[in-house]
Amino acid sequence: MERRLGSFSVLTSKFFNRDPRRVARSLLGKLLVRKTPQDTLIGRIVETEAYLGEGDAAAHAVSGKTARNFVLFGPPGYAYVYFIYGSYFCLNVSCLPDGIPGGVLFRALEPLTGLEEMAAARGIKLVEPDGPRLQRHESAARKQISLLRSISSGPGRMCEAFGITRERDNGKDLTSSRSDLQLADDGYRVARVAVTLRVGISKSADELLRYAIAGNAFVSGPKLR
DNA sequence: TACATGATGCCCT
DNA sequence: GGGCATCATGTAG
Repeated sequence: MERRLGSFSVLTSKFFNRDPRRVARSLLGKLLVRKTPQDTLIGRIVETEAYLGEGDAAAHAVSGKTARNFVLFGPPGYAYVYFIYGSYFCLNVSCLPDGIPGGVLFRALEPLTGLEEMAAARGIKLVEPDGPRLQRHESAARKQISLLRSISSGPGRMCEAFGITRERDNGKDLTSSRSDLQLADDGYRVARVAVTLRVGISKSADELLRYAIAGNAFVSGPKLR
């Protein structure tokens, strides 16, 4: 089940020093990498949302810098992690130059490596971790795909799978080769991008700022075309 | 499959 | 004290 990946390069700060809309779209197909003592967890980014500064009422940055959101106002390429609904964390990356707020929310990943550790972090028991017999059992294969999808399809779910918390990761430089949480490019090309309304917001809800890899099974929520 | 609902804790007014 | 960039679970169709 685990896939072998070719070499990849860590995204630079320059990549994030742009409008969040362009960063959100460009991040599709890139990799989120977490180094743990046991393993390296890798997921492909399949769904993102852009959050702007002034004028975006849904953005945490809208009413100015606070103790919670200060990372969004800092230099590009840093992790903004916040706690939501009493239970979940959400991961963003800061965009635009130091002093100008903006960011991209990561909404879903396609898990590639470290499946066992990610599933365990989510309290999910995979049917056949290595799956050599999967092809012979249709129902087991379907169940496995459904379980894999539930690992990191959603902003709260993917943070739980990657062990991302505010205490551990907020303010971390995601562009540093020394970081245990990085964003990387392995050369993967996205065929088609779907642009839709953002999920779960009530203000500025009519903006098309959600980006997803069209047809990808690991995108959160109802299926897109 | 689709939708409604409750849980839960922190931030900011 | 209100509201929240969510999720799991339940019920109905």
